[in-house]
Amino acid sequence: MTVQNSKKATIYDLSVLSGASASTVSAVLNGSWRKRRISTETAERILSLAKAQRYTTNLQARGLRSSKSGLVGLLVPVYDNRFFSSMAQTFEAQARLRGLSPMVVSGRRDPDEERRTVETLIAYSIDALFIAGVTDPDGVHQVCARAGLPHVNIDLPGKLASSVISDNRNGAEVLTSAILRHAAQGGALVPDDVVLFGGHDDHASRERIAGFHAAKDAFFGIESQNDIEITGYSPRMTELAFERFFAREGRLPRCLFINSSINFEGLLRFMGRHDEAVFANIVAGCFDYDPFASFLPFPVYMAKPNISAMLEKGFELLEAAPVHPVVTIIEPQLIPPRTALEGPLDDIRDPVPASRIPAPTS
Amino acid sequence: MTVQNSKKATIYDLSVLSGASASTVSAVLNGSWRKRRISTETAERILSLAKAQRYTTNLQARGLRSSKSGLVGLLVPVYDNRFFSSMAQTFEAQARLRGLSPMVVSGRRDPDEERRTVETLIAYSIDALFIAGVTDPDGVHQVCARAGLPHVNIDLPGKLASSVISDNRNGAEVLTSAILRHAAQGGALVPDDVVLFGGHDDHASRERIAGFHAAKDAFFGIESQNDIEITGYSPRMTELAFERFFAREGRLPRCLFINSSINFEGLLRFMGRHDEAVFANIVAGCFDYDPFASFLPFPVYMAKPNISAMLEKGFELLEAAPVHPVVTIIEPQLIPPRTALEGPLDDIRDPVPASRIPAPTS
DNA sequence: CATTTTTGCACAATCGATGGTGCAATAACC
DNA sequence: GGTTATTGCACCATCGATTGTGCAAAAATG
Repeated sequence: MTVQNSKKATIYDLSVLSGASASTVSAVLNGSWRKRRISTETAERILSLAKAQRYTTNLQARGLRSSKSGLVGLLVPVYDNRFFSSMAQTFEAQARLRGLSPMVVSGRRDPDEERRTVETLIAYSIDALFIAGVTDPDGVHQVCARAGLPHVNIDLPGKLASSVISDNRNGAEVLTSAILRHAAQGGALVPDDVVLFGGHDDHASRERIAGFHAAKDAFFGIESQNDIEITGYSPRMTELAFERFFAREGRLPRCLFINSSINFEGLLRFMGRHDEAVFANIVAGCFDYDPFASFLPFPVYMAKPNISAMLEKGFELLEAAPVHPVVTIIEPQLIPPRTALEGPLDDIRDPVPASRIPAPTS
Repeated sequence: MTVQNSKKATIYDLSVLSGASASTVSAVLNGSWRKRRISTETAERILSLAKAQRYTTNLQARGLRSSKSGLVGLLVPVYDNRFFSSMAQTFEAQARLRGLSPMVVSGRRDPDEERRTVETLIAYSIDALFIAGVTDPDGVHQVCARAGLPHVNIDLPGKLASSVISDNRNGAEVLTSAILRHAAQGGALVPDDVVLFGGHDDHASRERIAGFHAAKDAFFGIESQNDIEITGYSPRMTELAFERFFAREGRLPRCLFINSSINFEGLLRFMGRHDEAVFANIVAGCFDYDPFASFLPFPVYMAKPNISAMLEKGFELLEAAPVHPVVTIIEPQLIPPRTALEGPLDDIRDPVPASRIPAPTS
């Protein structure tokens, strides 16, 4: 039954109610009161008053005054795949652990949109930005640099800012070896049976292609070629690439390296248009992890980037603020087929019902 | 080669540079200048100056003054499944269309965390909140109500605030009919072959259970019972429910209704521990859509909530601000097995490479 | 030409918090 | 008991925008 009239309480309200000045109230509420030699009595009085009045700090006002905001941004291309949504989830948890408020936005792989989006974040005075999966890292970097905004690249190489990236080269090599070994059990392979789909002219793709070739060349003992179908990060283009291949060869390659889960969705579309028999004998490797993909009707190996380690390292880099850009490489994890890993979902505590519940009386 | 010293330009800087007063500059920059009878000349002069100086509005200052922020929140339980991540993606697009900045946060199905998270959003003076998939809608509602924050429930029923929900009842009925029909092709079914896994004591689950029973009862002509395995929204609990069932019956039910993709992940974990033969003869229905799930080794029917329509309606409700809470019901879509729908990913314009690219010279 | 109207803008208060500075009252000290 | 230190807090400028109000100068009107 505390006093509760519609509007939100401010430090001035508490100031009047407590008889203390606004600056005293402010100091008490933001924790700087010891430094300001406010007596414990006064502090406690104000704190209990604040609780009674349900005071909460107006973060826009604080942010304006201190030219900070407590916001950290994460820029991703899109949310709706397991890699980036899982990154968003982990990012949120890690940001909150550090007392920051996460703000996740997508740039949709459009350089203009990426820049505009970041500019909006800057207009809200965000304190730092994590940049993941953008088309134009340097453009974004410039926007950040102009605003003096600390930022790190995640899973992107950066000459201009520090970066944390997956070991695409080695991860792809390990992944390729795994699918080659698996496929070889089904009969002798030839180089033409092993094809990479997806990717782009970006650092990650180039590294993955290099790893793919390294493993393949080692396996066959020759230098392979004409085995890369570039599609960009587009399900549609990937689907078309599969259709082209299929029209040309009358079958899929026995051994598929798929550059990312987004490209994998292109394969799904292809699957939707073709008989299951087409996929009876293939083995796939995908650089990304999706639990449902792991249980498809053919063996799917995946390389799961260590998102949590990448973000953790990203926060460290922001705190350390090295003078020169630093690149940190983090190993992805090879996930064998039919594996459902635990994830952020498992941390949530969902009440476990004691018993079955009846259906409603319709 | 415009003047560009490190710090950000403010209206005062532009005021000095332009010879106009700060209020004039402000009016020009926020578009209210016609109303304030600023001459077009002056406006243009200031606008070009602003461009040259790369002026951007400090949104914290604006927000403080106008006690708005341009932020809209979306509260989800978790991001990392296709339903909520797709919702986040759609939400972001729709918010931006309306000139708002989306802020997506997760409450992790913890009533306390939900409230705290919303309080943080309120502290940033968000303008409106979309509430999706929370455990304690009424608790969140109270927090919003106290702050005078407009809000709508998405896919949640609400007596206290307006809601947009999927037609869980009918969607489940249609979904159940579909899997029954499919499974019946594999031989005569008995009621015990048809079981629902997942869910909770919440509105959506109750409705889905009702729809499930309606379809099942109509199919068999009797009232069925003992066919619901409640697990909460937890992969772990769902896995255990499958293990229990399997230990008891020595097989899975031929016809599975899975309450959500989160519960489906529980089935995946079960799958990881059992031979493929266990799944040879089953048909699944899942209330949620995930493209990868659609291509599992057994037929999977899905009911895809119409996220975009729900959010659209949510924005309408916020604008209309009806005096009494309104509930809008939106039909989900039945998705047959082996279907890879297009999604937000397809809107992004990813440059299509002209040709194959070479691997890097390692 | 005198008066009213309109145009074009400047002034100043304000949003809610922060933090440097100053100043009484009390305590400590010789 | 007089002087210096310390304690405890209030005052006030400030962050960058918004907006109600006021007032000259120019234009319109009779």
